[in-house]
Amino acid sequence: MDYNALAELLFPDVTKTPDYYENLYPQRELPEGAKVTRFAPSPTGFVHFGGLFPVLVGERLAHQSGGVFYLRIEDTDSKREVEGAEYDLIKVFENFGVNFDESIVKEGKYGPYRQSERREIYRTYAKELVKNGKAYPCFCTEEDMQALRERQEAEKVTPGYYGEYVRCRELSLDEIKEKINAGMPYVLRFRSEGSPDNKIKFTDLVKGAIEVTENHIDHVLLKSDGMPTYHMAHAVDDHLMRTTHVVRGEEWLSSLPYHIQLFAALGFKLPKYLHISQLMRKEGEAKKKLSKRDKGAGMSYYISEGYPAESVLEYVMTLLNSNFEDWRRANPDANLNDFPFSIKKMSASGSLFDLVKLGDVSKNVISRMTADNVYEKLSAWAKEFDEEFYGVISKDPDYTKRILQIGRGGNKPRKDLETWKDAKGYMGFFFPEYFRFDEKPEGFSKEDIVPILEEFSEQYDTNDEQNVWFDKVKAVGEKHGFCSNIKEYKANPDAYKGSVADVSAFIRAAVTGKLNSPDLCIVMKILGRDESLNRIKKFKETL
RNA sequence: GGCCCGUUGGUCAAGCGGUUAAGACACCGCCCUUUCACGGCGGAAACAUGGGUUCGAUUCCCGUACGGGUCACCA
Repeated sequence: MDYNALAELLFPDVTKTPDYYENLYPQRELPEGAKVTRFAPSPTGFVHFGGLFPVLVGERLAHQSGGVFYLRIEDTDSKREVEGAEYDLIKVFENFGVNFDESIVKEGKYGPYRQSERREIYRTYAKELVKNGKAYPCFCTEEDMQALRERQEAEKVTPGYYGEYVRCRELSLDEIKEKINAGMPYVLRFRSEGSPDNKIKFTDLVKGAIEVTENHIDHVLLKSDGMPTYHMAHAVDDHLMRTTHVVRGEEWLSSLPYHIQLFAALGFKLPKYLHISQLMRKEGEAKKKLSKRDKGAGMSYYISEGYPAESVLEYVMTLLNSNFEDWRRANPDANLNDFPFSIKKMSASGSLFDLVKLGDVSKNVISRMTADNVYEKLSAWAKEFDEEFYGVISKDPDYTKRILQIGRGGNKPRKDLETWKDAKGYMGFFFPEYFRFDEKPEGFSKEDIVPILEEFSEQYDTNDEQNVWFDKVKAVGEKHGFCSNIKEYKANPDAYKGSVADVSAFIRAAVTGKLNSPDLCIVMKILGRDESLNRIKKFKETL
């Protein structure tokens, strides 16, 4: 067989050679040890939460080493493509603070970054494979393949195009010419010389040493529309874009033998691989892959629920690197990017998604923010997802910030907010739009409550510091038969009408409309004398 | 089914031949406390299983079970 003639027959349009591209995309000039990684999603219109794993790993690996992290759109399958999905994708990741050094919106020197625009490149390398006798056209139809599969199933052998089941491998040049002239569609297959009896050892940076069976199947390289399959595109792109570390889901582990073969056939140096586990969810006793329909499977869920991007990132980091939480405890205020991310600390087994844990992480993240920062993020969220609330909190930003300042800073910050969505319930009572008397102290009569509120109102002074304020509350209570010492009260409850806790509850219910709230003295200072006393006055009328 | 990967408390996990088998979340109790939110102290809770190897296995090897992945002209 004259492979050169075959190559010309198959690819008359391809005039460039691999050398051309090798020169066009030279080795990247980067410092020693710098890693080049990429995120390579197919734009199907749904940004999966699980996608954050490889993204974060790739981003950290690259940027921590002074390397490059780029985005490549894998849109070789026009059937699955969703209009505009690629921009949504970039927007979502941008939202989470993930920035690509090179992408379809920020072209670098190694583009195009959309596979559909790299067709000529793949075909150039495909032609080269044909020239070297490592690829051949296959005219088997879908029906042929279906029949083959059924036959193999009946014979209980490994399904696939290989060995005795191969029909087009040894077609002569004339036969091929004839079929092509007849307009028969064909795919380009890889001529595998592997054997299922051979084992190859391989080291994955996450999974460690693994032993895999050599690939013996003649997989498809180029589809009948002339576009490459994932495997072909992976080899060509990651080589030409000079990727040093391929971070991808473990579902690719099984096609690794084929990739190893393909890289060798193309004369490419194999990159390092990190195959990371899938994120699971619990279903009964079983672990299941987090699927599209699951709560929290889509990235947009976290955005609309109001989880700060930092929270989600930190949570994912706790799953990715087992020592992250220790580091965070030791460096509470450090930037996430200062964490020394290590491949060695990555777990080889899959983890279960835990929304409760995310909540805890998020509470901590928010508690560490400044009031200004919280205001900024909260209002940005509200503007998009709760316009009414946005209107309320943005009317007087300083007022809102004073509320958000409560319990912030210091060693033991309050942790009231898990998501921005929680904010309305937490601080709504500060605003006339949401204030309502919806909880009242139980077990006390109007006659018990009213005199206390009246006397408290008379003595109230906005300038009182907390201890002075509270002493007054105690004094008022004492006067009306409420014990000011909780321990004493508990020891002898029948001697009193109640305790200072009850007295506080009266005031709290009047001022906030609720039985739980942050420090009342501060709340009243923020509300102001007039509003506070006015609420107390109105409260009495509701009793 | 073939091939591959995985398996430490409910969850995330440390461990890398000899440990009272860390820690975090969640849970339970106590303390602090005007409520809440914090914070402190304590508790319950684990090496899937059977064989080896070894003076000694959670750790190394093999089998089994369970879970996951993959076997497309999808990525």
